[in-house]
Amino acid sequence: MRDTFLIVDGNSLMHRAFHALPLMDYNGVYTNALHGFLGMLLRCIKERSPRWCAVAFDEHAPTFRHTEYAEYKAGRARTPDELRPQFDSIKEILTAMGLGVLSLTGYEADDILGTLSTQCREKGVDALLLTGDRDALQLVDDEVTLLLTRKGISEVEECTPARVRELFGVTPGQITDLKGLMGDSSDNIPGVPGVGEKTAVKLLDQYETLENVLAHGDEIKGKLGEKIRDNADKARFSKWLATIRRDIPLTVRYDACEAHHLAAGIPALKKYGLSTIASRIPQEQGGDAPAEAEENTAFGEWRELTRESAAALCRDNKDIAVFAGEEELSLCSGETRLRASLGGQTSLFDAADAGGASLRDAGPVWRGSVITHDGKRLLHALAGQEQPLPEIAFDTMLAAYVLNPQEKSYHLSSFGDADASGVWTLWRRQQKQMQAQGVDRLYREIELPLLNVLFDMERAGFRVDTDVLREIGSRLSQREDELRRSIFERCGVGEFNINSPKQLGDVLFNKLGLQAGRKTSKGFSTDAETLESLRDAHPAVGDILEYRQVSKLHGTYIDALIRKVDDEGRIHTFFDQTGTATGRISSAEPNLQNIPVRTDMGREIRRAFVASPGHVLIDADYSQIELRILAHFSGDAAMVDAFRQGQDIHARTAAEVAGIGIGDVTPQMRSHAKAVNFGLVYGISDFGLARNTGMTRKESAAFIERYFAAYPGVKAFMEQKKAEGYAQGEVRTLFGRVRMLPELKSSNYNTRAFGERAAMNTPVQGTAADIIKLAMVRVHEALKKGGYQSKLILQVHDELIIESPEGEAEAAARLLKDCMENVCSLSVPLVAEVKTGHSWYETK
DNA sequence: TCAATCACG
DNA sequence: ACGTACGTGATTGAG
Repeated sequence: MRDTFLIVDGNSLMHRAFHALPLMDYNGVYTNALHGFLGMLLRCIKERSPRWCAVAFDEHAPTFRHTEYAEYKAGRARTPDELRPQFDSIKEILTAMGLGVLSLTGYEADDILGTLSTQCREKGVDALLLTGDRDALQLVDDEVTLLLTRKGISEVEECTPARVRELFGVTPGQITDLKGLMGDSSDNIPGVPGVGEKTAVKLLDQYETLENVLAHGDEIKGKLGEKIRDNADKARFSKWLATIRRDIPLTVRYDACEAHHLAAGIPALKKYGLSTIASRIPQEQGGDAPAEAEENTAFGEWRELTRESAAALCRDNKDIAVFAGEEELSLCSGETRLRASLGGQTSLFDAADAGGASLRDAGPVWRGSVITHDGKRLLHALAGQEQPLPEIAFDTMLAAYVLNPQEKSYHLSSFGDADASGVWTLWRRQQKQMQAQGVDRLYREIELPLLNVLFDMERAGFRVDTDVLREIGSRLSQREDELRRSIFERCGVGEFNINSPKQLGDVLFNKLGLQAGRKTSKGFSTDAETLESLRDAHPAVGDILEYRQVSKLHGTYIDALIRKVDDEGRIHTFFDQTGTATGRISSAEPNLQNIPVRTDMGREIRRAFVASPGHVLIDADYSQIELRILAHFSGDAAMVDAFRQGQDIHARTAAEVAGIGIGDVTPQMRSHAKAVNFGLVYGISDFGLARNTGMTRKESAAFIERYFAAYPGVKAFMEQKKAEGYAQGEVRTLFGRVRMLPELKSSNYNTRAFGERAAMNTPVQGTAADIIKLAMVRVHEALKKGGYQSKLILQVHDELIIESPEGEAEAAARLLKDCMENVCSLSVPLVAEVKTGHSWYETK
């Protein structure tokens, strides 16, 4: 077998990584490009196992010479200040890893790719090029393969000569001729004016090369021939610009590029806070691997997945990893790996009929349990078939989430190979990691069982009466028209797009001369808060506010929702179990966790969310769960007392702060106290409180001071969480869910202040999330055990909804309340308020 | 693709 | 002196 040399365009990938990832820093040093680049590089090395690897960088000539070439280069954007230092870091890390770092004064990275891949060919070595720059496609041939990044850097596409032909309609060798004719605006290459892709391909089809086209210029008729003859020099120059050099004076020491001692770079990685990356380097390489090195499975060759091979695998092994990728299905247990192409079928089950493999072939697996990555998705793919569903014994996506709830993506490809052996490897590693992190119980007792609960909820869906939606929709449309007319009339400056903050701001603040408030990056803010303050300044403002509200309801909750209703009249949301930093679940497509309730008009929409005929909805929500958790954590005597006595917590707070009896609290005082209670959980500031209550900043500051005097335990809790965040770099919930707080290491005040607020908020919000998740697992289990037909159908952070046959609704309601209130024992009671009705509107 | 806005807890 | 609540998702306009 021939050896492979992986040659990477460092400039291209660093730029792409930098723009694809949000700015991250470690001790004030930016590392986002390092993260992205190294993640991609390691994945590539792992998948392709090259013997050598080198990374090429641009190195511009120090003196500026005014040449056409330099002029063309000047058209390119400068390197951002946050990125430039990362180039030094990456070279240091790569060198430490024993990989080649190549640059040559006066040449660019792609010239190095071109030259080195040509040298490889002469030595009988396969070259594998990794870049984000499509220009490199011209280098592709049978011995030079190109991996082109897509979607930022998250995916790579393997480009063969056939693929190039598909993309451009010409051979790789003709790409420079193509560019010579048609130019390339993104690279400042002019080409021949008036010649586009179609024409250029046709010409090359006939004449093969640019030179030949020019030589036969007078055969070409009409305007086109004239253009070509007139611009022959421009065309030659364009081709030259587009051509990557393959003959620069480059000497590469192969022994300084060997990709087998990556672990030597681990200290350098840690220096930049890249321990996640470091943990992905297989440590057993090299002689002096540390003691904690993990034994990685040595996988065998892939074999064909058939009904027989799958059955044998399952007969002989207990633990089976399974992964259904976009194009293939794979199984893995120990060293054995089976895979089959899905033959381009959308349904995994139809694939067999088309000659590909299918999940049917893995049938024996479903009798047992499987190890998955995103098992909920797999269950959906299998659901509705005659076969029983497998039990999910371990899910690597959920394990990754409890290990770090802030990964950018939980796609399998972010963690290694995107097949069943990648799942296997992850599984082996995560078991130990979760124990070491103390999150294994959270995973085992909450997240993993919850996967099945959420699966059932997604399948069940929520019945929606589209007639009701349509009725509300037509009323909203009508009102929208009225308001639009009225706004144009009252503004008297002609028609404009009310939905465009830019146009609206122009009308209000320039044309009508209203007093502008806050500014956004683009112009004047036109948000509801600003407009509210201008309500009396102009008669159109009130209409605009109402228009905003009406069009929001219409656009977001009527049309969009109707489109999501299935044949059975039900809406199926997707619950994202790995979406939030705090442990909450989120809901999407559609989001059923933000259906309106705060305004009368919006609340009407809940009339459309109904129970099936013969059923009712049971809605239970936790009363003040976050404040109760705060009381529990802080142990504050007054707050604990308030909850134990079942008092109105906001009224009690107002009384404590004012030093009066709870009976003497005015609604205004209670409302301010309520705002502080909320604000507290978020990590309060006098400014934020003032903005939310209409108090002055001074009043707010005084209020907060009195608040902390009344609840000293709460103050101490907040201080403790901040200190803990700084000391440990993380905070945890009651159930041990962890959130890392790298923001606290920032030198930027705002970033750090944000980290502090997260340190105070996450234990509270996250514990509430843990509690309701555990309650969901218990409710689900209790309903099943009791033989109920009632089903959980929705969770909205502190609220659970069950759809229940009328006959068992009372019992189900009791069960729901009991499960929620007794899910764990805090120093204050947990209280769930239950209501029943035929629509969601009625349960409020 | 990003920013502004606004719906929810 | 500094800029401000925590956590989400969908829609829209504009580059």
